[in-house]
Amino acid sequence: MSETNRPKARKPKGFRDSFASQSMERQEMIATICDVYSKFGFELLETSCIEYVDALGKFLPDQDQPDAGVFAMKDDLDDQWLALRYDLTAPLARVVAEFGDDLPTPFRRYQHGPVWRREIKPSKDRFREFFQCDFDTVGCETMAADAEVCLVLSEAMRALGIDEFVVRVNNRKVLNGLMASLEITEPAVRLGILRTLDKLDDIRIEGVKQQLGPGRKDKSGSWNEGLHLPYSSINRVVEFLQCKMPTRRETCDAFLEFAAGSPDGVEGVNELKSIEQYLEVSDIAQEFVTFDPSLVRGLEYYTGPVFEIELPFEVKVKGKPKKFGSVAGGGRYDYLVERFTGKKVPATGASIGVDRLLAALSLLQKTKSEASLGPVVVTMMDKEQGLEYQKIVNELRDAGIRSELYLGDRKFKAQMKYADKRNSPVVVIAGSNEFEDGTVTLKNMFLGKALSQEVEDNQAWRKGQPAQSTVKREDLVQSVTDIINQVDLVTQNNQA
RNA sequence: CCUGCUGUAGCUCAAUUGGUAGAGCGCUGGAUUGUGGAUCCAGAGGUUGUGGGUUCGAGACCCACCGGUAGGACCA
Repeated sequence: MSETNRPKARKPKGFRDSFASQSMERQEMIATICDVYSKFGFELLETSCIEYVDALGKFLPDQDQPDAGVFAMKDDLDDQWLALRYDLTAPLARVVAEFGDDLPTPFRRYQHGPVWRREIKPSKDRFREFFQCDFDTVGCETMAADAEVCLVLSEAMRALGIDEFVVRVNNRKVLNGLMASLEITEPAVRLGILRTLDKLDDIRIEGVKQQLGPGRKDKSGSWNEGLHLPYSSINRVVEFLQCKMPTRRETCDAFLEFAAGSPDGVEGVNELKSIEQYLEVSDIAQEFVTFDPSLVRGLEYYTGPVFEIELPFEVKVKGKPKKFGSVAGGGRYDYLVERFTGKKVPATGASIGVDRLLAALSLLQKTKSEASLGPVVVTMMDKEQGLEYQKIVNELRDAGIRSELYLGDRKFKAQMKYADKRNSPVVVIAGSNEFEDGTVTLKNMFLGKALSQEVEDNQAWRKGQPAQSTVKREDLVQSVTDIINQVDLVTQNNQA
């Protein structure tokens, strides 16, 4: 291949490679979350990554652009458009529609895995492939299920060691009630108002007023044209946002004034009240679950209660404090399955964004050990004796010790560097001396590192080699085990 | 997609008003025929994002494109 034709080693924007420690961290987080889901009775489901575009729903792609927002391709087999799933809820709806007769009702499942969105502008915390942990109850009307969503989310946070979080809850019907009381029917305007509510946290009440009225300049200085609502309507929206009270009950009462004229709105408030009753018997403190008028959630398919977990602590982004924000979202969607079957199948659930949470944990410094302990490395001093080294590794592995033979082609010094890079606890050294005496030399890499801090004279530490010992060949396994146990103790103490 | 900032070695960054492209870290080798982490020495590594322009001369100035980044739109 000519030089100019060589492919460039690079990965597509918005995608990531995860090496050992990061991957393990994610796996552990997923396991912790899924344990909670399982404890609440949800069962594991795995579905295919690729779905028919029409099954995924009309929410992202449309007729003219089947690949808008999703990674789509046309299948040669049947000339149909396929796409990578963009969440785990739409595939669930398909599964329920396809296999519903054989499934228990209600159907309670959890699912974790990557989802894909063709973001226009991928960035540091906005990926085109990311991981979600979903749980849903399909086929239930009762608000007990929606209250349960709050319980599950709270418990998942606690299981992860996070005790500063808020599950925000609102109800789409309450928002509909607000729209009715404003006598706004035009979908574009309704959408504009909802978007503006959602931005409350960012743009504050002043920004909301401007956005609903003439418009506003954002932080970057660009002009955002406003909705030009009449003054009375703006006032009403502002009053609605002020419904947020110290307790959930009070918030419900405040909502009621805005919903009074609208059957939909009243129903929404009653649903929230019902959720509140379940929360009360479950001893969920006001600070952990709040009813919040400014919560909207984007997805079109939500029809009732909507949820979001917010991490309220501030992080410094380039010196500026900023709320960490949302790490999970969900809600009730009563029509997703109906799209397939024509039968109304109400469902509710939520999804935790694993990657956002990982980022949060690393900011809270709650992530586990940076680098995990590597394998024991058996160095190859003398290549003629290659089979003897293999026997050593075999013994270690038979004893259940994670170990490997150095398989590179470099000098001894480089082998030590390799072991260091692998974060190896013990290096096994054997050359002509050891083979003649029937011994092996073991080096405690962690002790060696600690001792090296104090040594100043190069000659001294090279000759001394304090962190290593020569033991009888028969004692290999026992001695290696002893050193690993020591290292384990030390690293645990350092972490604590 | 809009706006601003930015692009120099693998990484972090230097380079007076336009005047010979440098350092630290990392990497490789050596001092030490068998020892990672201390110290010293040496080496490799660049068409300064790409293309055009101004100039005797451009890493620097101008234009276009491409990439990164911050904010916004959109999305969650």
